Amino acid sequence: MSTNFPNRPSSPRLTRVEHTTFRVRPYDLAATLNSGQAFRWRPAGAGFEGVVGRRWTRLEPCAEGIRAETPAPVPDWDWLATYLQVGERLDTVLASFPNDPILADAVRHFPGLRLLRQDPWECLASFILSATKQIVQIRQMIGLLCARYGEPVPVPRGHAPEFAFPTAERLAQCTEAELRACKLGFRAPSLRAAAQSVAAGRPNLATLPSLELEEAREVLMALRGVGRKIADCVLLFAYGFPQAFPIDVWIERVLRRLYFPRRRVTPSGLRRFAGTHFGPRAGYAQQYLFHYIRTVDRQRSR
DNA sequence: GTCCAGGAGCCAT
DNA sequence: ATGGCTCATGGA
Repeated sequence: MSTNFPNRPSSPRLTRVEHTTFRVRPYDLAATLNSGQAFRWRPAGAGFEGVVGRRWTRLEPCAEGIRAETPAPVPDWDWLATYLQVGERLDTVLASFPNDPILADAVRHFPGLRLLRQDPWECLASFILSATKQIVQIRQMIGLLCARYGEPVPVPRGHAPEFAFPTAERLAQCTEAELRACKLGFRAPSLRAAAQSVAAGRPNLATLPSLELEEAREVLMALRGVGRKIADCVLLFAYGFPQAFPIDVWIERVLRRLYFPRRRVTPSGLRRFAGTHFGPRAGYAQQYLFHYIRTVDRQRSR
């Protein structure tokens, strides 16, 4: 990774923007940012704009890998390297997959699709909102929450205001009506309760990495509105538990129609299959299958 | 108008 | 254990 500080104090468009280039390949930025694991990225020019933690960030594919910029001084880029998981050896991940023509086809379509490593609270809150919602609507709910209850973050000169994801402490102060006004519907009480619990340190989200997968899952599922699926999303997308395998309606569709056509399999049967068939990095396989069924094979599958 | 969305919780079998 | 119902809201 090489870091450059722009020597152009009179930049016409941006002021005090810092940038860097991550040497990482392959990395399919579009597939990664659009595969339903994060909800705050939007296309802009040849790249994407979004907020990571308290930093507005712009990402763009380049020959070396990914070019990134942020409009404020940064002591280092570890926060973004971790978020993007640029140190992940994708060849090692793929080598752990079973010899499986379905999964192989998914990988062939998106050879640079990766898992992010997100902030636990933002990830937990986002997926509490995800219940029976389309991704575009999840983005809308989160957008409203950020604009109303998130702290403003530095943006380039002339750029519209951007906001951090609201903290658990801030959302804990919201009334249910205020949250419903962000179009949360029946998810409002769940988010409010989770915010109050997390703000009070029950649970302390920082302690979950020291737990085993099953223990961490139990902790998350103790929160109202957090079942097996949402817990597994947080365990995979925020904590990086490699065996967490969220099964939503799309993954269930993949498993039933492509892996078990003309056979009756119970939900627990599907979980057992997924837990053994896809190997030690099953969560990664899940992400390939999810994006594959939602893009390449969408019409045929629904 | 009808069906469905990165579900969860509750209740009746 | 399993199946059905309800919870909001808006896209397709």
